[in-house]
Amino acid sequence: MTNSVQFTKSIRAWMDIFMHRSMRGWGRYAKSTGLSMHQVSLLMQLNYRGACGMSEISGRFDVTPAAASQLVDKPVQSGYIQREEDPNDRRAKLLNLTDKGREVIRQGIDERYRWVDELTEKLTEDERARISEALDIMTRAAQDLEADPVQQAV
Amino acid sequence: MTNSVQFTKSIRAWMDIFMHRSMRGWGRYAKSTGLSMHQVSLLMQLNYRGACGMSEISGRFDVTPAAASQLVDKPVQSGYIQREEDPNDRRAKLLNLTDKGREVIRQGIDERYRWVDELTEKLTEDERARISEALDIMTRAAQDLEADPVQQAV
DNA sequence: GTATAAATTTAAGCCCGCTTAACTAAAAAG
DNA sequence: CTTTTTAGTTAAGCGGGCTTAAATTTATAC
Repeated sequence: MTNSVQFTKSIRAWMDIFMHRSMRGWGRYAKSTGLSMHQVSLLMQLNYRGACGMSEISGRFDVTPAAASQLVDKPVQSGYIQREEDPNDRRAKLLNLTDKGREVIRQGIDERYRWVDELTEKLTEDERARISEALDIMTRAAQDLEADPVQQAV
Repeated sequence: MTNSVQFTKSIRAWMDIFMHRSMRGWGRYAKSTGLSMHQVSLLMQLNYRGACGMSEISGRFDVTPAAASQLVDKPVQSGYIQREEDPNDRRAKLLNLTDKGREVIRQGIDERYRWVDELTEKLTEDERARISEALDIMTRAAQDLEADPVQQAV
């Protein structure tokens, strides 16, 4: 039982410092791109989940098609996203990251990881090995949890 | 070297799933309070850093005094914050959380930790012990890093 | 004590992101 | 082939959050 309490304390301490630091970095990065939070998220989604149409965006962000259209406008004008006709359905559009868009995302990811890279340098080989093992256990547990048909509270 | 690469992979995998999950929870919570992100942050700050005046808020959030005044209005009207005269300087105001404010913050913190509590249940005693140790190492390293006079890039 | 500075609020205006409503164009249905 | 449905855009309007400017009250300086 003491073990469980200790675990809770440890993970909460880590969460606090990690979240604080991550949010700071994310905010700075979003501001540096000149895009809104949502627009940066949009680029991220295109990067991780691949090209898609407007209605898909509208659904993912839970906004009206009109809002989605406007959301996409600026990144298109700034050259981060290419909006072209879907050859299979000429009503629809296909959104793709441009090279410039991919580059700005890469920078965001780098910024996000830079801090932990600095952290890595502070650790010994042995510490890294043990932390690596521990994180893998947690990642696996987290994935299990996501996959579970969790009974949601009312 | 292989060790370092493995470490990087592990921590990034964990970061990805952890951040994703945390942001979802935070967004839902903020929405449930009926306050804006900034207003929730304001309550959090009052909770963690204690009572303060308007100019302090203005500084922390990097907005004009006018904006700070407006930021505080809604949480005051909703009964989360008490705005009273500073007895030492009758020009100034003192912002304090009300019981209701503290309660809503407590719920936010609970929500934030609920997921990792579920995670905890998926682990064995031995796994918890090892993870706890690993996280403590990282937390300490992170604190060192924060304390360092890091040379900022131009 | 009078003048100046500081803490805060109020008002007016701007920008942004969202919504609804009206519109265009293409696909699907009949 | 006409009608209906689907994908997306444009325009107008609303609300939120910020800013500057002006006003109010209290402390500080001389």
